[in-house]
Amino acid sequence: MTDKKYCYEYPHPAVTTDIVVFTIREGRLKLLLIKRKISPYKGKWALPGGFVALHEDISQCAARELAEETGVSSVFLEQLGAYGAPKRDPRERVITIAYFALIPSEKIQVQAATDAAAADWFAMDALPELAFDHAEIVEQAKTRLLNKLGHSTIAFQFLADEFTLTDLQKVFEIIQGEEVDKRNFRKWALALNSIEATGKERREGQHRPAKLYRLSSTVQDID
Amino acid sequence: MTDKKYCYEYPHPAVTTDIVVFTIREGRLKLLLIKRKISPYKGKWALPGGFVALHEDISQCAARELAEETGVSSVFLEQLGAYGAPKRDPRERVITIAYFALIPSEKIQVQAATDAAAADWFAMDALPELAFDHAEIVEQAKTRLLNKLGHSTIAFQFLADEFTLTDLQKVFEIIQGEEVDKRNFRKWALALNSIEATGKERREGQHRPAKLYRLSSTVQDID
DNA sequence: TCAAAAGTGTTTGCTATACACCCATGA
DNA sequence: TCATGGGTGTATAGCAAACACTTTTGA
Repeated sequence: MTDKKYCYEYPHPAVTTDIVVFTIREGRLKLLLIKRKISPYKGKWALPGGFVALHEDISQCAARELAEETGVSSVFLEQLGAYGAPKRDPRERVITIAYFALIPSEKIQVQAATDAAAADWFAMDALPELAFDHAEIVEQAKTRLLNKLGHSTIAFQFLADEFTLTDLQKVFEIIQGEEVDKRNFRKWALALNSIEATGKERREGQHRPAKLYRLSSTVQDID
Repeated sequence: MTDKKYCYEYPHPAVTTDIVVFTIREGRLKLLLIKRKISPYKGKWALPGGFVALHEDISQCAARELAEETGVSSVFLEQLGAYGAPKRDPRERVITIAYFALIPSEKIQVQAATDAAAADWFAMDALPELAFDHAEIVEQAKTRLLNKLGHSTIAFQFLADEFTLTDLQKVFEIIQGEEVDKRNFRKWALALNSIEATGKERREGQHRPAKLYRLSSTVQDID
């Protein structure tokens, strides 16, 4: 073991960030996981994350880790909370600040990161066993996502800059796990005053083309 | 300076908890503050809190600090979030996990704590200048309180075990800063299915006695 | 002309709001 | 008997949910 050169008068815990990264792929809500290459939990799947550097803000740390793992930046990133049970990491006291991130399906060539084979997307209803207390963190992230879905504009974070109303509806249906009425949904979405038609259309397949929408510039999220 | 005997291979930040303690006194929403006796911000008012001990959970730490400062335990305590800007404490890197606590007006002989003169209650609309980034933390706690007020049962946390509907209504009016309609409020409160009449009454003053209510046993909060 | 998804209104029930008077008590 | 806060109901408007057919396109 190398020498321990960072010394303090009182004991200090280690601090990490872990990021719950959601996206929608293949019509399912998916979670990004990393295969651990070292002990503890070697070989198990875990949330991407890492130690907070002394000079960086914790949200910067989360953004940096996310960029390193997925290659994407400037995505939706929100703090979920701090997890600090004394024995959650068997090595030493580690407190983690969990974040949750939403990224659009298309933005991700992902796994691009440093080590390819070690990262993968898992459907939320088919998660492997997770390291540490990550299952609990993921559970709370899922709850938060569901709660915010109908009361904010986070659903748009899963979509490209331009999208159809059907695209948006599918995001809701996938996350909520149930179908919604097309007419009511469209009324609701337009009544939000958060999206506007671009004037363009998307043609695909032998049917009527769909109008494209974008987020209005003046959209802000709610706590 | 004493010798620094806790050493690590990589730099570790210090971790504290800070608690935003709200109560209602004198018909106003009040916040508990502690006068700092040491640098930095010596003499300034700050949130109660302290360093996380290595063996305790962070929520235990918050509960412990709260008990030390106010003498109360088993009160509503919820995590608010982590604050970790690199320079928020000029001494060293300190990441704080903020909590918010609600305590009933009567429960507090407070200031009972270790050092009496150094703690005091301040009305939320007349706060002194605060140390560190505590003003920001308080602001977000206030927002959270307002948001949860109508969608959960936290308002009850400000009341004694037995209370009248007028007591409850006053809590809402004080926090929201505006009067509400008595009939609508009572309909709403009873429709919650969270409170039940005790059968007892409170007599005070020359008017009809008020029915006393208590929280039903099966009440749970919403995220 | 057919298949496939886009697009569009009305009815109904529920929830939120506005609003004013009688009741029980102690002095 | 009077002053004080406790307690109660109804009418209206806005929002959420149920529900089915026409339109446009490409093959």
